[in-house]
Amino acid sequence: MKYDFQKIEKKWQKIWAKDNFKIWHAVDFSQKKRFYLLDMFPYPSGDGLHVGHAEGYTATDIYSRFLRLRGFNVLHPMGWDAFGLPAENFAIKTKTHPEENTKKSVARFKSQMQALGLSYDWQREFSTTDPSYFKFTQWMFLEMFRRGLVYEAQAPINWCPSCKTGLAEEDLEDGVCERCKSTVERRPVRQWVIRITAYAERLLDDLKNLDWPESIKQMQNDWIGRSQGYQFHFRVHNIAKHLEVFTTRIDTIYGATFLVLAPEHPMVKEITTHEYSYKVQEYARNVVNKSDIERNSAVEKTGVFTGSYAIHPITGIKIPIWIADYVTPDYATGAIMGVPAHDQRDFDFAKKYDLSILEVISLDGDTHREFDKPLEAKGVLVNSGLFNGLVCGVAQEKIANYIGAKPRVVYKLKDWVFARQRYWGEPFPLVFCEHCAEKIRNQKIPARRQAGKIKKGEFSEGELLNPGWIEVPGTRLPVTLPKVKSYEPSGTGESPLINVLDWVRTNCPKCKGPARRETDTMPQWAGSCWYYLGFALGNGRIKKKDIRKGWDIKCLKYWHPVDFYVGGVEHATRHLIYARFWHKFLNDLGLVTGTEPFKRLANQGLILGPDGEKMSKSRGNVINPDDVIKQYGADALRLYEMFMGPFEASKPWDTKGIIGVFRFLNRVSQLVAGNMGAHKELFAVSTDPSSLKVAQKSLHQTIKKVTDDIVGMRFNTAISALMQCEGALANAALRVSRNDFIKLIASYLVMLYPFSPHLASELWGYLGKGSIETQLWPRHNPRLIFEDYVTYAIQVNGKMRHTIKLAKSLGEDEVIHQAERAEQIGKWIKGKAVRKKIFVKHKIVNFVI
RNA sequence: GGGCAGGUGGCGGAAUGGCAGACGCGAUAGACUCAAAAUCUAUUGGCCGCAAGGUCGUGGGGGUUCAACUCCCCCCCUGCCCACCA
Repeated sequence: MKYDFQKIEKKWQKIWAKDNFKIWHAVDFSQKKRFYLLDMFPYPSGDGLHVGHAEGYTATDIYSRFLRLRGFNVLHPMGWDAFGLPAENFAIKTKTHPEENTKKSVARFKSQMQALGLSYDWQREFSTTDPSYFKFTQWMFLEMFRRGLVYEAQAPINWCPSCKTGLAEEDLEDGVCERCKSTVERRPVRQWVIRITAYAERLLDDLKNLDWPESIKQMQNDWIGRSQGYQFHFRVHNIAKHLEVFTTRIDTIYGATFLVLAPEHPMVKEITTHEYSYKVQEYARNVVNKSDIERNSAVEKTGVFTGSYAIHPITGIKIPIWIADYVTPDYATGAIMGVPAHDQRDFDFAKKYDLSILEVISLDGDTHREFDKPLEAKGVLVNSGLFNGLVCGVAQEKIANYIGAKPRVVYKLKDWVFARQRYWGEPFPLVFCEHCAEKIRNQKIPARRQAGKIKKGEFSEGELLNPGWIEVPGTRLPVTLPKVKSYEPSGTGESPLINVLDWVRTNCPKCKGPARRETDTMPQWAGSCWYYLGFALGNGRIKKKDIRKGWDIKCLKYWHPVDFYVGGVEHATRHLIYARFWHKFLNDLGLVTGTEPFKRLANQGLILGPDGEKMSKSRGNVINPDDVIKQYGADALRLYEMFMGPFEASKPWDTKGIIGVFRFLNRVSQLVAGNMGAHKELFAVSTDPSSLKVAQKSLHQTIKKVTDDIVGMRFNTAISALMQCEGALANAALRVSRNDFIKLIASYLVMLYPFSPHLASELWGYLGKGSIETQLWPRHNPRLIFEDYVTYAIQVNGKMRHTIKLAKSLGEDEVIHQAERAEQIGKWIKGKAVRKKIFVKHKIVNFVI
């Protein structure tokens, strides 16, 4: 009996595809228990699906099919995160519209997914580039805008002087332009920024209750980076100005022997004395032009003196004010007090520029005259006047009170630069109106606190905050992209849209006067912030013209939350923070249920090339799933990817390894098709009750193991159990009656079905009853697994010397007695004093001599 | 520099205090075959031994325990993420 996987897989894929894959459609408001199982949707690249995609998608497919057999109403959707740079760059190269190549890539991805037998609810498929979808993205942006969560800022971007364009971080390769290899400069460009930091505290706090891998939670925790400290100021000598600094170690204040400002600090100019101004300006210009990568990889700290001094708030001593690139402008106040005795960075800086170093904290209360590295800031205060002898923690509060420092919490998380100077993204629903800008500036209209309905002539909080920028009303969404002739960047750092004059020129929705559209577009992250809600709504609702009518809160409530979310770890600190923020914002507006979108999260490990290196075209170690399917079939590919190792571990592809699971599928096929098909007369020639018992025991042990393993995402050991069980069933095949064999095989095939659905469906046909999808997942019967006998390991001094099989019912004394009597043990303990006998029920006896 | 995850046969891995190496690949031998492939059967951590059996063995060193791949301390190595965050 040949295992004709090509024929079988084609056949079942065709059957499943009926009525737009109706068999996998989730049902809104069904009485069944609901389960929302989501894959991170892909960016449909021109290269097609790779084996890494297949890994995650197979795992969730197994889980989905498993849950359906357990009676759940499963929502398992798929869609496309299709805005993005690769499509735009490809469009520039081929002079075609990005929409065209996106469509092609989507079609390819979809057919590859279907060739893998993935059971998605295709009825809910959409792309983030669909105007019907992104009108909601624009609407949500507007909601943020009108609540003052969006502001304009000059943010530095990476600028390629040769391509004359701004580049995203993703376009950089080690600080160099990916396309022309020229060194990237920093340039300040006007950008839209979302005040995500307003949610920092909640993003941090709510992390605790999520069923996510600890490592991801840790990454987010560090990314948000909460620091608690104090803020206070130093007066500047001879100038009526003061400088705010932030520190988490105010107890080291006596050790502050200099101040350092970021070169970008707004007060640098006023503070710098005439004598030093040339050097300071030159230095600052130099630093600002450096890219982040250059600045961060600087081996040695550099800086220059401003010529000014600050007055120490307690001692009144004059300390020099420097600027240096190791202080970052956008964290806390952008100015620090240098405590070189207790901080590595300040120490390095002080050593280099010969600044004084004063020890102020000491473990033992003594002071150490010489030290060649900073001292640990632990213990009691020394050289600290009034506060000498106090323990650090106590001193912090006292000093803060003494100088009137305010407690402050600072986050590393930065506001979200939410704009790209590119074509292929969601247009902003904003226009700029000079007339309205004037009006706002002149009338000094106070900002509205409430974001309620805005009356004619009034402005929203966002409009007041960003004078001249006027919202495109929700009823006029979506703002769609115009067709353009060239996708080349403008050359002035703006999006290609700036050249499409009939699109840019428009009328102000407020005053009807002339206005121009925003020509930046949203970053790729925008569309993925709420797509899980899009799937929950379904296309019927999304496609409604009226946004409010499409936004069915009851339906969102039914499908909330995503019970299980599976995808790559690379999204730990971007997509997964943005989406959490977005959900919290929608929740604040009462538009969604719950404060967290994703209840449980798992990350698949990377699949490496056969050489153990990351797969890449340049290395030539890429495995193409299409080739594997052609040679071994989708069922074998699925099974192999799950069998390779733990789901979350990265593991190398072994070209030969797939043969093992391929052979296994052949054996299963042979077992069922061979026995049920050709040789019916062979059954029950000589039935043997003990064979049935052995087979049942193996089957039920396997049911228990496979069930537990799927829930715990341990697919590799589940498959191993299925392999062993196949052997047991094959042994029993001709020693049990036809009826008993059918019963055994039926349960077995149901278990195989989530892993290798095509073959399991096909073989189900031999049993002659209905479709496998309508079966219930088997339950193990504990009585069939129960063993009367158990094998004890007998140890002497912890070393295994012998095993004996004994009745499970035997008590401790009897087991020990039997163990002592055994010949192989006798020779070890004879004539020795047995000091202790350890007995572990059903496991082990250990004699300590 | 910091954080996290790891280190077990020739290879992927299993076992999370109780018989280390399940399952699979590969290898060796045999069966089938004119032959090969495929398939099937047996063996397969190292060393000693004809065997029974013994002995060593989970990156290295120490510790806890009757018992450690598993728990604790120190060190080494690999991968990933973050990186001058005051």
